[in-house]
Amino acid sequence: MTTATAGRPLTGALEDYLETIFQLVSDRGFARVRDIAKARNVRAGSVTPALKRLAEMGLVDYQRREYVTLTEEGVREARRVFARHELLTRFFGEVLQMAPEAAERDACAMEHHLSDEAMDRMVRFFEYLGSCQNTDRGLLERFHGCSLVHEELEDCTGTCERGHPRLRAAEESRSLFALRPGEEGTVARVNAHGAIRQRLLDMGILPRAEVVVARLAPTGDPIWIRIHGTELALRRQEAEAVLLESA
Amino acid sequence: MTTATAGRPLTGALEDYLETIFQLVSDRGFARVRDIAKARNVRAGSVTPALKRLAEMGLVDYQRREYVTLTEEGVREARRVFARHELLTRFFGEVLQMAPEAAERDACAMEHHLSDEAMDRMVRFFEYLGSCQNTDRGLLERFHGCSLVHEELEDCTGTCERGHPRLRAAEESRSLFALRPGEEGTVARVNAHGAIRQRLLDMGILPRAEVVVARLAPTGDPIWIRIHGTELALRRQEAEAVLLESA
DNA sequence: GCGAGCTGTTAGACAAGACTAACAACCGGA
DNA sequence: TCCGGTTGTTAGTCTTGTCTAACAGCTCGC
Repeated sequence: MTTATAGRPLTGALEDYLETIFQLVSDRGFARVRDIAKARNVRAGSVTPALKRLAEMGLVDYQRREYVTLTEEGVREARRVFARHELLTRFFGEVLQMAPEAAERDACAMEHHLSDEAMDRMVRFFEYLGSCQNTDRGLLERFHGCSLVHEELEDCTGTCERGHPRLRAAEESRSLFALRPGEEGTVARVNAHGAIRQRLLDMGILPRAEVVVARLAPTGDPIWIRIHGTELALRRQEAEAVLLESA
Repeated sequence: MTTATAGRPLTGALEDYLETIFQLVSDRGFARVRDIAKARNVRAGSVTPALKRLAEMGLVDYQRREYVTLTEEGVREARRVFARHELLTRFFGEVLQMAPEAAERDACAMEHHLSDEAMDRMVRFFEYLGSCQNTDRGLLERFHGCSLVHEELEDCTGTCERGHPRLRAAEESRSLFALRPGEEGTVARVNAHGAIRQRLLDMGILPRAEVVVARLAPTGDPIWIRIHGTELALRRQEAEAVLLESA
């Protein structure tokens, strides 16, 4: 997978060091231990041993007390990591509409784990968005403008642009709360925001997940469902937010 | 971020243990050290200390030599990780059309790094795909059928389904190779497959990246470009594969 | 030309997470 | 009942990656 320079493979942390050095060198022309430490938010004492390891692998030229530079191989490797970083940043930012800093942060965390294949496929997605302009120009715009991207929009009626059919309003689809014990359904969307939404997602209530109502409390308030073969209790407020596919 | 059960945060490896136990218990009703070791592809000797750490955090009930079970808190945490796993698997599989095993593998690697926000946004994307059926039903089908998803398709003329306008054929857009020193362009797509494509992507030649031709070898074969402020040499074959936006 | 202060290096500690090898506990069969 | 095989635990080792604290080198100002 990676170019496997010398025995041991490149770890995530070392990839970060490489990337940092690459950035520093291309931004200001040189990389000192201190800058690297600052950029990576580590102490200087942690940088030296990392540089030694990188030097051992032939990825950096490291002479005690001098500016650090990347070898040819090191540049190649850094560029590789950086490409993933960029791709993910763009995905989080442009597709998922996350704020730049959040997109950066997440890209940073995931860049070390994106396989070649996933990268390839993701690029194809961008290529598609760019190429099939006549049909799908506006695909992302529709998604961003209409769909559930904005916290404030309770549901999508009324604000969809470009005259495309509106999202089904909440009342058109049953909520999980309407099911009776034994009945099942498929989650269409989670009509809640903030903490409640996150809690539902964290429980595995995702679009297309299949749920069965197992039993109800007498009052109907805690409602037990089975999802992926395990049982789960939902409060009424939560169950009402889970909208099912109408089929 | 995480529920921060007891002092130390939950690491990626511990999340994996939790998830594994959760799966084992819901699949076959119990989890033994041996099963956990096998599932995680680790030796039994590594499992015990992990269980102790999880027990310390109040996430598992661990009695020496007995079946392992999750505490309520542990189930919550495991479900949370598992939801990310599922979401990513679906994204890689259904959206990016990766093979199930590859989707699983990548989901596994990234699930520990998906922020709440990115998860939320990704779910919105699925909700959108499911909800705006009338307009965008077929969005993914178009992407999958037409676009550059299939290795074999050189470019998309002729095979696009549903009568939507065809992708611009290669000859309609300039390739990077056609530029002269000093000229610049924006990458539209990388018209190559396999190793060459991957190498170009690894160098940061991604859709929408801006490139400037810096200089050419006399023969024109190595061609030096600047991208993100650093210089890069491309072979002719590579440069020809980089198609630019026509604007 | 000499000391103060900024840099960088080193050594020692620590935690996570894995491994191996030795040991302990259990269980079933002869 | 005892003996062998399976399973689990423990102890010791290793690597990665971080920290702190002590130390070394350079440079600039006086």
